[in-house]
Amino acid sequence: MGKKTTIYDIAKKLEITAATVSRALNNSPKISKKTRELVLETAKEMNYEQNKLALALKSGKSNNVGVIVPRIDSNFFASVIRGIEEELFANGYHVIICQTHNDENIEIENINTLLNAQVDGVLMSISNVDVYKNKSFNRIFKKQVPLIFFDRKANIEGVSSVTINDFEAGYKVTKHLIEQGCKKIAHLSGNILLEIFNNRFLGYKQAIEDEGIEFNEDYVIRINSTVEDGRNAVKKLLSLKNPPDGIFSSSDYAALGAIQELKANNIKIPDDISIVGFANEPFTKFMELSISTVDQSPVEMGKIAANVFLEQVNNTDKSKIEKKVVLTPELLIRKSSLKKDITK
Amino acid sequence: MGKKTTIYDIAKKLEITAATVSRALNNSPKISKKTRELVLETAKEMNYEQNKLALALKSGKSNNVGVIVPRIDSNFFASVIRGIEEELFANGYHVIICQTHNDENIEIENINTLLNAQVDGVLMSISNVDVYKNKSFNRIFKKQVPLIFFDRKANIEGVSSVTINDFEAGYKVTKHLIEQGCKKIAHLSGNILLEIFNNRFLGYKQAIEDEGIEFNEDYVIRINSTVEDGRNAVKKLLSLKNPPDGIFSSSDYAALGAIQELKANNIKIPDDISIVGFANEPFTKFMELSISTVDQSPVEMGKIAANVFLEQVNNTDKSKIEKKVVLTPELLIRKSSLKKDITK
DNA sequence: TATTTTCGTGCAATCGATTACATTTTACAG
DNA sequence: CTGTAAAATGTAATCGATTGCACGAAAATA
Repeated sequence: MGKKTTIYDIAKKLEITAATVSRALNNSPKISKKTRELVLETAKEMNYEQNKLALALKSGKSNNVGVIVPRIDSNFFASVIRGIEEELFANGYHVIICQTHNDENIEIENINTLLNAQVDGVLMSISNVDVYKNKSFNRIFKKQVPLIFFDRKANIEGVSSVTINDFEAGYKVTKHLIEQGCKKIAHLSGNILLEIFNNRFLGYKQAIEDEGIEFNEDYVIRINSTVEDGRNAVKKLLSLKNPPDGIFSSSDYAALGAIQELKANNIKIPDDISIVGFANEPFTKFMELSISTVDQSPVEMGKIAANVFLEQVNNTDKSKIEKKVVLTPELLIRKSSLKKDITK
Repeated sequence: MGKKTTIYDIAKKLEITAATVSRALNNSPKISKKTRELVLETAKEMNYEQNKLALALKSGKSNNVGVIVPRIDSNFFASVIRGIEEELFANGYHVIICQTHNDENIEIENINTLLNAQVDGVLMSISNVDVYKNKSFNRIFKKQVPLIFFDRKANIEGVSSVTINDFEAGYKVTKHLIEQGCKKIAHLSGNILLEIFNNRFLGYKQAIEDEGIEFNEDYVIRINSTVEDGRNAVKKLLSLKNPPDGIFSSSDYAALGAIQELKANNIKIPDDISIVGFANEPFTKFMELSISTVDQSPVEMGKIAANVFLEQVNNTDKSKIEKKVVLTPELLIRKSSLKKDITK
């Protein structure tokens, strides 16, 4: 590294003190116009750049914010991060990204590393509902570092979160399928220990019950968000005595797998079986048989999460801010669930 | 923030010096076993955590690496970042992400901010070939911060880069189309000022010339990587007296748009017109009419870029390391370009 | 026992910027 | 021309960890 000029270098050159230089650079009103201008000029000449590390050490603020997500290369999380990054960058913060790969241990490790790096806040989407019970998790609270959950949250008192209304989403999707004439609706669910999946499931259940349809345990299949699991789920469903005529998948990838398997069995979509996915991954729109899905406005979610953080970090009162922002999901009806000849 | 324990706290408690504590914690051989164990024990008791900021200030190393990309919410860049992140995290580095949105000014701003934050290195995919001519860009060199380009590079002496062989990719794709019987091959090109797009174009040109096909300027259309531009390009191509029978798009999104437009015109793919995209975006695989494309192994690219950085940063000699890694692209032949009844 | 090594610690400077408090300089009234 | 308040600048501690040098004590050697 080349040697950088410090305020001391400027001070020496001008035969004044570093303190004066610092004040001049920070527009302190205690400095005479003459000195201020001289300092600013010299600083420019000497290519002075403030060392943020020194500042961070002194102030205890790193201006870095940690973001923890299961993985970055999914459109949803990448978009959320994009929103976060855009909002925070504009406010002088940097975003440090960590991936958990849904591994609880890595998640804990990530938290530790971020805290050691003196981040000013942590924005995260948890991998596992029990993570917050971990001892290390408590370091966040002990250090009083602002913590904000987005999407996959744990329900902790005093912790803000930004989510979508997954219950409503599940309800809407199911209602839509019923309106399309489906009477036997299956649900591909995720890890029910995570609120998001549980709420989607509860919304689904509520909707069918509201419509007087009996809940059938066999129609609910727990899967991971993969194409493979979607295919397997359909295999199971088709082997039932009474297979479903509609599928609500809580994952676009699984919905895709489901569609592949249905086609392989010559089942017509949406006529024989209608299907709706979740997350509005780009491919759902582009397919020939476009997939109905739920949009979670991830970029907006990221921006809001960022703003909740900013609010909290700028809050000088002792008062604790707890915000639970719930976004409204948007059902995108596409070919996979829209029957043309429906006569209502 | 809660108050953190420092080495001074430990020192006071044990009635020794901070220096000794520091040495004990760092396993200095100069410290007696007794003291070392006592310190380590007490540190654990008092929940001591090293303040990385102080360390960074002292050592001049932040252990942060900046990554600059046009945008994060594209599968390619997200995957590269994933690779970078995984590799660097394992080596104690954090990744700070910046997006340029292909805006040169933002790019310059990003560089400045990262340098101010004292990053130990910058890994970037440039938005514009001329960026490096900017004055601010020189700060990187002045500070002697390791710089590594990936994918979209500028050709600067002494700067390492990790790219794929875009020429070869263009050549392979075009050759493949010719083998499928195409004789009039169009090319949807990107910003030719960027090496990657220029090289793909050159590969394309070389291939058709090697096969004795005459180069036709009308078949080359400059576009942005959007579905919209893909559609418009096809409109233009179809309006030619002699429309093409094959299309090599340097973007998957444009290829998608092209396909949509072709279908709207009842043109059969791949029989009437074969088409190949670029980047292996997830949707290309999932579509009913899967799109042939070129895989750039982005995760690997990220990992390699990270390793080149590590090599450079750990290089204590004065010797300058300049590495130009070129990965081999993989042509993925799918339905959009594979004619079934081909009789070679 | 005297002398030399070796070992373990302490002292104090350093990284770069900020800031409460002290001191000096300036300005202005009397 | 002097006294005093106001303005401008200096002094020095602080943030937390590292490290070259020095010093004292114990161990090894003569």
